[in-house]
Amino acid sequence: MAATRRNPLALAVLVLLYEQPMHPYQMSATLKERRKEDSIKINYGSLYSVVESLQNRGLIEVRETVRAGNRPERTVYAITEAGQQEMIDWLSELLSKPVKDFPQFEAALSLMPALPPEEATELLERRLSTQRAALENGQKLIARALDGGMPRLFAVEHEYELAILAAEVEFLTALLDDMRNGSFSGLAGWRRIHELRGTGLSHDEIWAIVIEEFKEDFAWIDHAHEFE
Amino acid sequence: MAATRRNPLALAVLVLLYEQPMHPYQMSATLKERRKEDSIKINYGSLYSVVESLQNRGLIEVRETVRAGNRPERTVYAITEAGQQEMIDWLSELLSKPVKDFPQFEAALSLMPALPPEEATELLERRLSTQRAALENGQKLIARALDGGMPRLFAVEHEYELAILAAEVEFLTALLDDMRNGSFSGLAGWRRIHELRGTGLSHDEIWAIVIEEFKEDFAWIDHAHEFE
DNA sequence: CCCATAATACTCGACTCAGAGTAACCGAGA
DNA sequence: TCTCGGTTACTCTGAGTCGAGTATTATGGG
Repeated sequence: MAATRRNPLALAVLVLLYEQPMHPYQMSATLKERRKEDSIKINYGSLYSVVESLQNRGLIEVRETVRAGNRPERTVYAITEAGQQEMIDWLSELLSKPVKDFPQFEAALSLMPALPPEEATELLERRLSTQRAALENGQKLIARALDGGMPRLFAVEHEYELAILAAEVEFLTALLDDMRNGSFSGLAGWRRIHELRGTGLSHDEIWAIVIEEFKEDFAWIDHAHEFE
Repeated sequence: MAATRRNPLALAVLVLLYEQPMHPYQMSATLKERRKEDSIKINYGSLYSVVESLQNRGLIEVRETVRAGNRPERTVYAITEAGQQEMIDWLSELLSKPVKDFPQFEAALSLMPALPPEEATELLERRLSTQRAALENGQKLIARALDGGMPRLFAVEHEYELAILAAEVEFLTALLDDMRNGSFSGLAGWRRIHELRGTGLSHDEIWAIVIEEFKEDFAWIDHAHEFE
């Protein structure tokens, strides 16, 4: 059952059909209307395959098919008993059990040493100013919506997004401070590696030099396995 | 070129080959050794298809094929000029331009109203205690590693992860406070909806009742489009 | 020296998903 | 009346991904 709990769009479909039966196009319209695209990755081309797969798994079933004029048929689906259970289980799991999401930026940070430090710093600075603006803008929007009477119940996912964004802004600010004023350990060796790349030396030779020159920072490499 | 900048594993491969030529299995070993699995989603079954696709796109090329004993052949790959450029461009983009990652928990929050408020609260409480423990543990581990001489250069992705985690813990703490002491707007209507579900009323009837009973919170629904 | 286990080095098939494409209908303006 | 863009409601295809499976060779305890 839990085999294919991959695409959250499937969960969204279950939730919609838990409210009332509807046809795929209405799902897509409802999701748009409720701004779910902001918080759930939705590809409207995938919707029909997702619906089909839910049907194959017995979680939803065809209620009726309607034809209006010469338009394509609309197939109305309803959730089954098994589907209700699956929706409750899946949603409960997502709320209570953290899963690792692998944000792309985390991957980028972990590969950052492949760029020279000056360029990396500049790139991160660009990101910081974008994110600062996004944060201010988001805070303004949500404040206005709540003032306008929207219950927090329908804004909680946006509050979460902003909390994470604020944390990233703080993180970047602190990181860039340290990189600028040189208190970021490993920085000198990092710069040296990229200098030496220009000389045509091999990877092993470069490392030998850098470990020798920056013992205090890079000697650690030799017993890195201790932290495994 | 940017057509297939989907899988960060491909970027990791480019970065590894930017350092030195190697064969896929060595990539997988190196990635494991450097703990990249913590920050990059890696499926070692995908590695070979990813390598093949990079080759098809001319970003990497076969350097040699070696056979040691009766083992399967090892195909050693090297990065091309185009591959170096692509690696630099891609990594620069990831560092400087924010992309929306759609964390599963955000999707779950946006679908949370489908569960009754008491259950949702309890599930979030479970999550909070798990995340609190993870945060403490992670902070301990990173402090120990830095004390042990690891340069921050190699820990920056973990620092980021912890910053995000800390923000989530703060967010959840505040949210649960508000949900517990009733200051979370929409809460009463939310509870009522789930009460009424038991009575067999239709979705529309339930909404009519709830909007009537909780005007101050739910009248907003009628002019929700103003915020679109 | 034997056997269980781990490590090495991939292969394969089923599924999923993104994104473009299709085709009918509808209303408004020229 | 013609047509042109927008909406409705899907369909199709190829590329990509998952994750289990396979086959061989070291390794180390008894």
